[in-house]
Order: sequence, then C-alpha cells, then structure tokens
Amino acid sequence: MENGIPNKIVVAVDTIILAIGKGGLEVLLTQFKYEPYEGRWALPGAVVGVDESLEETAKRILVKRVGDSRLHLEQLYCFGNPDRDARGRSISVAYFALLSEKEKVNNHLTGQYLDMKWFDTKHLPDMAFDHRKIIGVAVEKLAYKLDEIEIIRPLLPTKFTLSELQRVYEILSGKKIDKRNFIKKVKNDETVVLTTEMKTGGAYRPAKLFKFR
Amino acid sequence: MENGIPNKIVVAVDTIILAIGKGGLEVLLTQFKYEPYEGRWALPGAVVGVDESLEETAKRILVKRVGDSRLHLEQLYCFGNPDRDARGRSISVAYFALLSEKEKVNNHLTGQYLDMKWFDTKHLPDMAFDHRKIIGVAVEKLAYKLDEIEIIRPLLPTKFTLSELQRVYEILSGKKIDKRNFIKKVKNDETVVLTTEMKTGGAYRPAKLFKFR
DNA sequence: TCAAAAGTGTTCTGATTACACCCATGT
DNA sequence: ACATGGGTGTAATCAGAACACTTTTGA
Repeated sequence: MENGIPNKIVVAVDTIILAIGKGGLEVLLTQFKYEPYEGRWALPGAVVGVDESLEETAKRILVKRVGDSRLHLEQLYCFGNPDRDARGRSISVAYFALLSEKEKVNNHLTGQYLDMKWFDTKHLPDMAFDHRKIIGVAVEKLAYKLDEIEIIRPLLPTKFTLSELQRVYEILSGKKIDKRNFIKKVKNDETVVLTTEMKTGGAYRPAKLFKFR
Repeated sequence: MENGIPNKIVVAVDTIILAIGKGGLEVLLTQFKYEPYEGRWALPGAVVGVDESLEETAKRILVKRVGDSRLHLEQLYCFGNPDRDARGRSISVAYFALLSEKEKVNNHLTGQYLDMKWFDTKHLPDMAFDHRKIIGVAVEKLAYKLDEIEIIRPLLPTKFTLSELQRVYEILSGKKIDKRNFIKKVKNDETVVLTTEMKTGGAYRPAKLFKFR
C-alpha cells in the first residue's frame, strides 16, 4: 500500500545505448567530471522530472546524447541498493536502447559532448556507480531475448546480408553458428525475408540483401 | 548521468503475492480505507526507506502481511507513469512473491488484517492505482518463465503428485496439456524427481510423490 | 460394482546439430 | 590465378504433440 509520505530518494533513469561495432557489442558512455567519480565512466542518465514518465526521461536522454529518440527502448531493471551511489540514496531505472547506425551518434561526439565514447562491452573502463553491473545485466538479457531474431532488427540497417545478421547473432549469443544451419533457422522464423537487391560495392562476391518484415 | 538534485517522487515497492487456489492463480490484496481510493483493492506495498534496499522493502511487506519473508521474490517491473497515483507522483517497483501454503497467510487474516483477501487473478475487484495492470504483467511474466519448470517450485509443497504439478503448469500457461506428454517433459527436465512415498489419504488411487531436486 | 483419478507407449512432425565443397568477384 | 567471403544439402538426434486404454482405490 502506498501513501503520500515523501522520501529522500532520487529517481534517475540510466540508458544503456548499444550498437554493433568493429570488435563486437559496444556501449556509449560519458566521462564523469566531478567527485567522487571524477574520471570514471558512466551510463548517460538523468533525474526523472516530476511530471515526466520514465520512458520520457529515457527519450530525453537519447535526444540529448544521440540526437534521436526513435530507437528501440526497453526497460531493463530497477537498481536500488542504498550504497550504489556514493553521493546519496538514489535508484536507477535502467533502459536499454538499441542503435543501428553508430555514425549518427558520432556526429554528436563534438563540442560539449567530447566526454562521450564507445566502449566494447567486454573491455569496459573504470566505471562509476554500479554501472558495470548494469551493463552486464543488459548484455545478459539481450542474449536471453535472442530466441526471437526480431530483437536484432534495431541493431541493423533496414537491408543487410545474411552474414551481417549472423554476425550480430553470434556477438549477442556469444556462440559461433554454422552458416547452413543459420539460414535454416532464419527461414523457419519468417521474420526475415529476401529482397531482390544485392549488396554491391563490397569486396568480393556480392551478397543477397534481406530485410525484416 | 545522475546528480544529487532532490525530486519529489515517492518510491514505493508493491508486492504481488501469488498462490495457487481452488479456482486458479490467486493474489492477495488489501482494501484501501482512504480517499481517493476508498473501498478499492490494492497490492500490499510500502514506501522504500532511505537506508533500505528495494528487496528489503519487499521483505518487510511480506513479514507484515504473510508472516514470512522466505518466499520466492523477484523484481517484476518499475511502473512510473505520472498519472498512476491520483495523490501525487510516485513510482512503484513491483516484486512478485510466490507462496506454496496459502493457509499460513490465512492465519494472518484476522484482527488488523481483516482488510486482506485472496482474489482469483481472473476475477479482480475494483482496484486502486494501476494495480490491475501490474497484476496482468505479473501473470504474463510467470507464464513466460514457465519454460523452466523450476518456477513452479515455490508454488508447491516440497512433495507433490504429478497431477498437482501439472495443474499448476496448466494454470500458469493457460493451456491444457496431455498427461503422457507432461511426464515426458518432466522427466527430460530432470529438475523434478520421484520419491519413494505415495500420497495416501486422498480419495481413490494413491499417487506417487515427486519433489524438486 | 462403480466412480474417479493414476498410470502408461507409439507415432509423427519440426527444430537443431554436425559436417564440406563449389561459386562469384576484385585484385 | 588466387584470396575472400557467398552460397548450398543431407543425415542424425531430440523435443513436442496427438492419441486411448488399463489399474487402483474408496464409497
């Protein structure tokens, strides 16, 4: 039962902004400028406004940091241990956001946003708060959701080759998979269909392009 | 990024206490005594203490309402729409708790706790806040988690017949399943094993008792 | 002896795994 | 011509679904 007694807990949203990079799954972090976490890296976040839904807070962060709020956004978990923030009691509602075009963000990485950088989720820098753990939970959940190939959609451009799809699948699941078995899986699933176009311009043999339905 | 600016948001934990009852899955609710939700039913909840973790808050609720905090407890979701509480801005971190012995709770349903009652999740009364929706999400998640039979453990006594196990499975999944197929599934799974005991005293033919490993 | 729940096996289908070679292109 | 990634099929195994009759007990 809830009642109206106010408390001193700060409610924040933190976003785990993920994209596929050269080496694997990457997350966008910002460097903290102040004590007690000076120099350490943190997830982009914001305190929830009094008239703002949690998802609106998350979108506000995305607009500021990525320049676009139309990403796949999903609530991950609510972290609330009393010792998670050395500055005082806070709880963080974590959302993950999936991004297909890192480049778009990278245009943001100028001027006032020079404190932002992509990191491979397997090689994270020194992190503030419990954010390392939060990223761990996010990566784990993503792998768990992978039984629906659909979850890959926001991480790819609208058209992609089978190899690109398979690469994302392997990165998220952490497992290698055989090409021939993978195409069977994809064809069964029916969420991914062939287009008539070919990926040209790449080195070597052109590949058929697929898209999500 | 989080900072220390205080806000006016109340952080509460609400618990969805579930058990298997005569008609199906049941949830324990309390009747609200005050405006603006007078007479409506709500999930047992509490405001999070400043030095208390979210899970500790949930356990505090369980001790008070059920007399036991050693239930299966799991965070469900964080609900935070600005209009979810007519009295002011609040967010609710929902936890579900699974209970095998409704009777234990029923001893609590006396004196100051006469405002507590079990309801079938399919026939809920008029509810306060967004609690009807929260219960819906909980029931859905439970069905989703059912691919691991393990999730049924906290809803059953330590020893149980195959039919009892199957009944819970059917209630949570919302589907009928064939007896012979069900035992194959259970045997494959290997989390449930046969004991040497029989369920005697019931009407008709005695049944073998199983237990979780 | 009857009512009610317990107990039991086979067949079919669809998904998953293991596995190896030729093809099309740019350099 | 060669290096590189694109593209393809078969056989074995396993889980899930459909399906009906006999057994044991208490009343």
